[in-house]
Parts: sequence; C-alpha cells; structure tokens
Amino acid sequence: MSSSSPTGQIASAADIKQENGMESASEGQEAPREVAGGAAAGLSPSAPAPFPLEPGDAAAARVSGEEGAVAAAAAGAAADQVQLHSELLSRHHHAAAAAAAQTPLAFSPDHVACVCEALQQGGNLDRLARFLWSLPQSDLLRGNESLLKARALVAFHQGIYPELYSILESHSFESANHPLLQQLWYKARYTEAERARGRPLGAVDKYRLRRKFPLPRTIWDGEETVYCFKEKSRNALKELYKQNRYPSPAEKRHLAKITGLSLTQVSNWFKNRRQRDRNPSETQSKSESDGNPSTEDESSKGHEDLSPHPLSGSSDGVTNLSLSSHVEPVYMQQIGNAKISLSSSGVLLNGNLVPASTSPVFLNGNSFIQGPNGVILNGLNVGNTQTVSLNPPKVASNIVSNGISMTDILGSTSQDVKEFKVLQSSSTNSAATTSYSPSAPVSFPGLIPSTEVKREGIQTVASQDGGSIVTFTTPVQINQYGIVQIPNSGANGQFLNGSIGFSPLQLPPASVAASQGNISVNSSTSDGSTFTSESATVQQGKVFLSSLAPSAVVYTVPNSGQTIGSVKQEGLERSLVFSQLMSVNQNAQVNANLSSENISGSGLHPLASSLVNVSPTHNFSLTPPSLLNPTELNPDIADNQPMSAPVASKSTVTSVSNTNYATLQNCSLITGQDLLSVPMTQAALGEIVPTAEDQVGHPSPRVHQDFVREHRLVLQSVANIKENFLTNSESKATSNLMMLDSKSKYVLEGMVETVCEDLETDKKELAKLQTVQLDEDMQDL
DNA sequence: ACCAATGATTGAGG
DNA sequence: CCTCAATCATTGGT
Repeated sequence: MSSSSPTGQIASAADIKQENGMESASEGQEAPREVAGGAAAGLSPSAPAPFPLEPGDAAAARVSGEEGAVAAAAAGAAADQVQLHSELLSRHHHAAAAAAAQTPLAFSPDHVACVCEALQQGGNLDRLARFLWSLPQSDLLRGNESLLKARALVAFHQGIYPELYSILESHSFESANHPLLQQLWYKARYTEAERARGRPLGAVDKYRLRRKFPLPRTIWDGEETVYCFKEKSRNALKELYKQNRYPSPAEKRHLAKITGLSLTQVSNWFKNRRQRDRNPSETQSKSESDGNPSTEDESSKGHEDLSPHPLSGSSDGVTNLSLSSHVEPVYMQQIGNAKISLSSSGVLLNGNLVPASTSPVFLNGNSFIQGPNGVILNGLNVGNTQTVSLNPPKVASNIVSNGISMTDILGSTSQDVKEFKVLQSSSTNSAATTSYSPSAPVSFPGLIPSTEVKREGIQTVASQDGGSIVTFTTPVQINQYGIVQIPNSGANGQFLNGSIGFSPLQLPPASVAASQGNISVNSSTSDGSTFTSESATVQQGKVFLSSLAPSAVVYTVPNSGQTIGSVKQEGLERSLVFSQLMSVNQNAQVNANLSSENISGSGLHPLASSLVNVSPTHNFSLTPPSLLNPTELNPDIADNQPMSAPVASKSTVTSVSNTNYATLQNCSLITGQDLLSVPMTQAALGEIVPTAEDQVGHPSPRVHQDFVREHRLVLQSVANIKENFLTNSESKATSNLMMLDSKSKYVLEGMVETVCEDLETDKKELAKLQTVQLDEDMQDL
C-alpha cells in the first residue's frame, strides 16, 4: 500500500472509537478477550468486539516509551542492515554462526525476531518489508512468531490481504499478539469491503463484516462474548449485583479483576443495570439475568431497597434465588460457546459465581438447577423466589488458601468490603498437589474454565425413571462458575453431578443432582486442612447423604410444609428438596428430612427415603453461622443450631460417625432405585449401607485419607468408580443407576484450582491434570 | 431493515 | 469521584 500510511493507520484512535462503541473500555476488554479459553467457536460466531486498538496504534506512541529506545535503535539499524547485522553477529556470534551454517544469512531466529519487533515498534513497515525480503526461507525462521507477525503486518501494509489471512490462520499466535493481529484481520476485511463497495463502511457494515469473518482461533482465544462482555464476567457482575447493587470501590476493583473488565466497565455495568432496573418501563431488561425474566432477581428488586446491602448484618447478604417453575423456559446458563438447552424434564445446574466475601456473607446460592421437574440449587434453594441467605462459616484466621494467606485476601475486610477472593483451604500448601498454582489469584471460586473441563466423552447415565438409560453424548462441562452442564437428552431426567466447588470459606460446595424426582446433593468442603466432600442424593424419594465433612452444611427442606412450586413437578413423583441449611460443627449432624409425603406417595421402595446422617467428630472451625436463611422456609429453624429435622416415617436413616472426613468418592456414585449406597471409604464408615449390593458395588476404592493432598488419587478413585459403575451397569442391563461420574473430579480439580487467579496458568495446569486423568481413564477402560 | 438489549458517554447534582 | 438520567452506538435476533 501506500507507504504513506504508517502503522498507526491500522486504526487510529478515532477510527477505533467509531468501530468500537466501547472504546473506553478497551483496556478492560482486551484482557478478557485474551484470556478465555475457547469453546466451540462454531456455535457462537460472536466474535469479540472490535478490538481494543491499543497495540496497533499505540505502537507509534509507544515508540517514545521504554521500548522506544530499542525500537528506535533497531529501526535505525535496520536502515543499515549491514551494520545491524554485524552488530548482532558480533554480539551473538555463536548463535549467529549456527544460523549462518544453514543459511546465507547470519541471523539467528532470535535476531530476526528482534529486528522484526523493533521495526514493528518503530512502525517502519517499508523497512520491515525489505528486511523480510532479505531473509532466507530458513526453516529456522518458519515458525517464528515475530517473523510471522511481521509478515502479517507487511502483508496488511501492502494490501496483500489473502496472504495476511493465510498467515493469521496458519499459526497459532500468542495471546499477547492477538489484539494487534485481530486489528489487522478486521481492518483488512473492512478495507476489502470498502474497496469492493466503493464507499466507506458504516458501523453496522463493519459489524456485519466482523460477524461474517470471525477471527480465526489462531488469533482469538475463542471466548464467547455477548455484547462484548464474556458470559462469565456478566455472571459475576450479576452475582454481585444480586447482593449489592452498590458495590464499594474495593468490590468493584475486585470484580474488575476477576472478570477481566476494567473498573470503568464494572461501574458502568452497575450503573446501567441500576438504571434499567429502576425504569423497566423504558428498557425492560433484567430479563436476561437468569434467562428467566419473570422471576429472576426482580423479587430482590421488589422488596429490596436500593441501598447497598449491609451484608454483614443479620441479613447477611441475601441472595435471592428464584427459580421459575415454568415448564418451558428451562434456562441453562450459557457456558463457553456451548449452549445447551435442556428438555422439559431436564435438570439444570447452574452454578454461578459464588462470591466469597470477607464479610459474613457467603452465597453459594446462585447456583441452581432449574427444570420443570425440579429445581435445585447448590443445595440452597428451591422453589420460586425463595430467598436464601447463608452465613459464612467462620474461618480460622490461619486459613490459607493454597498458599495465599487469608490476611492478604481479607485485608479489606475492615472496610466491610466483600472481596470475592476465593480461598481454597483444602490441601493447603500441600506440596504434593500436583498442579495448580497456589499463588495465582483466584478468579472464580471453585471453578474451572469451561474449556478446560469440558469433557467430550460420552457419559452414560442411567436414569431412574423408567429405567431407561440415557446417554449423554454432549459434552458435559463445568465452567468457571462451577457450573456443570449436562445436556439433557431425553424426557427422563438425568442426574447431575454436582459438587460445585465452593471455596472453603464459602459454603461447602453443594451440588445437586436431580432426575425425575431424584435429587442428589453433593457437597464438599474442607476445613482448612482437610478436604472433603459429602454427597447427598435422593433418588426416587431416597436421600443419600454420604458423608459429612467438617464444616459441612446441609440443607434440608421438608417438603411437607413447603410449597415449592418449581420443585414439585408434575411428572415428578417424589421430590426432595433441601431447603434448610444446617451448619455442621463439631457434632455436626446432618439430617435430611424427607417428607414422607413425597416419597410415600410415589410408591417407593422401603428404602425410598434413606438418609445417612453423618456426625463427624471432627472439630472444625467453621461455626454455626452458616445457615440457610430460613426466613422464608422455616423461620423457627432459622438458627445456627444444627438442626435435625424429623425424619420421615418412611425414611431410613443411617448415620455415620466420621472421625475424619469423607472423600469425594463417596459421592460419586448413586445407585439406582432401590438402592442406597453410601460408599464410605473411610474405615470408620466402611461398612455403610450397601443396600442393594447387586448394584454397583462399591468401588470402594482406595480412599486416601490424605487424598486431600493428592488430587490425583482422588481423581483416580473416581475413575475407578466410574469403571465399576460401567461394568456393573452393563451386567445389569437395565439397572438404573445414577452416577456422579467423573465430572466430579473436575469439580474437585476446579475447587483446587479455585485458588488460581492466573487463568493462563490454570489452564495449563488443568490441562495437565485433565490429561492425566484422561489417561487414567483410558487405562482403566 | 427493524428492534431490543446492552455498554458507553455526557451533563447535572452531591 | 460517584450516581443518575438521558442518550448514543454497537450488538444480536429476526
């Protein structure tokens, strides 16, 4: 092209502003876009918003900066290649010599890269072009990213767009280069279109082009965005908004940090959100929050004032979780690029960000499962517009989150600021832990980037009802919010494996599984040093509580008194809802209360309502305060007293004293209709209730008390269980089994990972873990 | 092309 | 610097 166009031309600030309505947010947007992992780009074409343009245009400006010196020097040298050459050679002649051996040119790839970068920085594309021309087609340089980038720049500069596209699509560039390359990509498209059209493009035209030519994954992380914000960011914002419409600056900062958005964006978001909530008339929005316009947080709005929630007071941040009982609008939180919708009977598990705040509020609510046949929250809430508030368990001051001292995280506590820090106390500093970077900041509690966790394998799960076996062919994934997505393939409910990771400071992870009247609640927690997980499942009116970990919190909801619209499904015979949160302390007891009504009515088996009551003798620091705010449920039970609900007459209760903690595996398996299986790996628990043994036997697997430190062990165990499950189920063709499959392990990982703030690192680490796990699975199979 | 949703901007007020 | 109200611009759907 005309040499007159400087690098900056790629996108002038003004230009950019026009192209990007959110230009002011560019700083913030840039990051998010880079980070994410990708999910099927194909599904959602939504390309990231117009890039931030910093890089491109900034180049010129930046020249004067730190890099300026280098760039200038290099550019100058470029003017005299020979000189530069000799300089470089003299300085690195060893490497250069090596390179020289193969090519006529005495540049080592590093040198070339250096020069390319320098020229790019200097904006001297013509010289860069000449320099590139002078380079040999050395294999050594072939994969060099700097060189490729330079070539792309030159191609753009010269208007050779096909080549530009080719370059951009042929090499996976580092995320650091994405913004610039994305600009090139789009700008080239615009230019092409403009030429073809013979007139300047309007904003809409450019938008169409962006949609038409989505960025190749080589220069885009694939993170899906909606209106420029990533879903996860949006969810995080929503979560906080539910609790506090007026976040403090600290909260905003933290939110900005975890969402990757800029502070301005966060502020704008809240501002807009408030405004739009205020006058719904003008712009009814809010609908999107949970996919369910009708319910959603409207409730909160309705009765809540606009003032920020105290969050510390007795009210402790109230999270309003409202689930719609509507049959059709099954909402599934969108994760990554995959949009999975559940069928009417589907179960939805939506784990949202669970903010851990230093203030006494921990909501792990927000996660819910919604479906015509049942609504389940991370163990929290069920039913329409129920308000659930949980008090955070008190945590010992010495809690460390994977290496991060609480103090750091809680530093702002005094300000009554809810910091979203997630603490992962489990496996504290255990060096054994394979892979996660302890120091990494946490982005979302117990979550794993969806892309990381996504599992494509086919999950076979037998549904209870009708004994039909449902196979999941769709990927199940857990996203950063700990959301477990399980595509619901049929009319019959499926089970969900929960185990949504909560940070230790938060409520114990509770996950729920439900299928046609079956609910399983799986929660895991840790008490600083012990990582445990419990699970409770209800199937066909049965409840399985496999183990209680210290600090475990369990909710129970006697169905009897409660009218939980969403939970009581038509087709659902017996539904169990845990509405009551109980805190478990030393003598923690968890009682699941099943309403006989539900159970009996459906002609369940005797075992129909079986409970496992576990009382860990373990002493943990978490104190009572973690309760479910019963206000709407059972006011009388509202206190931190461990509550034991009356056991339904028909229910069988098994109680187990666990001196230690339960392992995750306990909850990995849920047996079929007549079975109650509560595999306890702990010796103490050992012989638990193998009710119907013909069922999957229990894998009892090797449970390691210290599995806490060895995630892999745990994972492996899970794998084994899975295997067993499969085996058994096969033998019993029709066996109705429910299993919390391997997904749980991901959850586990996620919990561990929670501590990591550095997504990049997380991903890598996770990938490793996952790989290991997969390998193990493969072997097992 | 139309429209709704949503992020950003602007100006006023505190 | 923050919030609010009004409004603009982009995005996403149809």
